Amino acid sequence: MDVKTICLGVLCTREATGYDIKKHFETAFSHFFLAGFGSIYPALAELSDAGLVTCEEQASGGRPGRKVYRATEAGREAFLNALRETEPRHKVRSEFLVLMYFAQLMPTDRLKAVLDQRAAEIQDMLAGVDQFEASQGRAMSQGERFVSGYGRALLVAARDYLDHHRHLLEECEARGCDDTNSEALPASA
Amino acid sequence: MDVKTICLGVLCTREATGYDIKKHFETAFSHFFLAGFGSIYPALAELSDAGLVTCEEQASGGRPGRKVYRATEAGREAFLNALRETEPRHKVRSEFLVLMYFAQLMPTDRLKAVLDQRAAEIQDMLAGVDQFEASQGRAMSQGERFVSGYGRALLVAARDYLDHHRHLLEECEARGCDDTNSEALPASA
DNA sequence: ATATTTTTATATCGGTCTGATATATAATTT
DNA sequence: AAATTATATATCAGACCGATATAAAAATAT
Repeated sequence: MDVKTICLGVLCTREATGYDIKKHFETAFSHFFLAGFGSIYPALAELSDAGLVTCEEQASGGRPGRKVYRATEAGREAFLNALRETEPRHKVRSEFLVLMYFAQLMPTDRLKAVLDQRAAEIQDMLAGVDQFEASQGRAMSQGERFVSGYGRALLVAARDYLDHHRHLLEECEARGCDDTNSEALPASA
Repeated sequence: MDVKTICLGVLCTREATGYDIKKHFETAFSHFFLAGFGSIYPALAELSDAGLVTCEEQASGGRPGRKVYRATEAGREAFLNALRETEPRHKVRSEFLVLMYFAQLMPTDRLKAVLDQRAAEIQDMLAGVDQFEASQGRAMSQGERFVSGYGRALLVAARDYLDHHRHLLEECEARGCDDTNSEALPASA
């Protein structure tokens, strides 16, 4: 299930430009799947070449014009097929947790700053989920409701875990975390 | 913070072969950062070229021999620097949630199968976290404890959310989904 | 009115990562 | 003795990410 297929899925529910699809990733999918223009535009070109979507271009001078894409019947079939056949994966790649894993090698100031920043990001994403639900109101599909609820539940769990356990890293006197941060600790043998 | 830097980090705590590092990703980092041989071996070669690690090769006939890597003093410095300067990201890419988003377009059998499979994966990962903690015992660093606890908390939250909310998707037949069934009864007259 | 900023909109590119594949020995199990 | 699993390195096409370039239209500020 690549970005191309997901673009096709979005185009099965609405007509859209590449820009619109990017917005969709940032709102509806924000907490579980992001894609950039560098993935979306090539994907749309390939879908168009394969006849799975149509492209209506509104020429405007010499510039590349606004392009509105729509799924074709073949495109709808292909997407339903993908839904049936894809082995769904679920991957997390967290540089944040890598840093926490190596917390003992970080100055305490830095550690606190990283934890604060992560807490703020989680709060922002929670606000984003709430805002998305509010903007959709009653018009949300079951799928949308389910994934929004999932996002909220996991974000709340992450927030709570950080709140309740960050002190374990910050108050570490036990190990080589002899901070007060002397840059000049030589490798004395 | 790329795979190369994380390999360097692992090599700051122990000597290891590429194969050992892969194992480390699969045990200690399993729920938040995975990397394959296709990332690890080129990374080690580059670290070696840059003088951040040493490589002791045990030649064995014509075949590529076992190679034990160790961080150099320059490597340690570079890693501490990376810990101080990296803006840590945290990314989720879930094809599973994409499928749930489009649940209405899937046959009910298929939907149930996907949910069951995801539940099983979560259970397996929880077992993996428990097993890792058991294998480390008292020797775990604060960082390891923190990230394991984080993993467990989030996996439990995901499991509970699925248990409590999957019926919202399943009780809604793929095509004839009139959302008259809700928490509250529509009409008991 | 005019200048500035934000939003809308497409596009490319180098570098990184993924997943599949190939190869081969050592250790363990059947 | 055979089969299987674990150890171990390596490559490569294709997918993806982040940065960058470009520019009109709309909204906001002065």
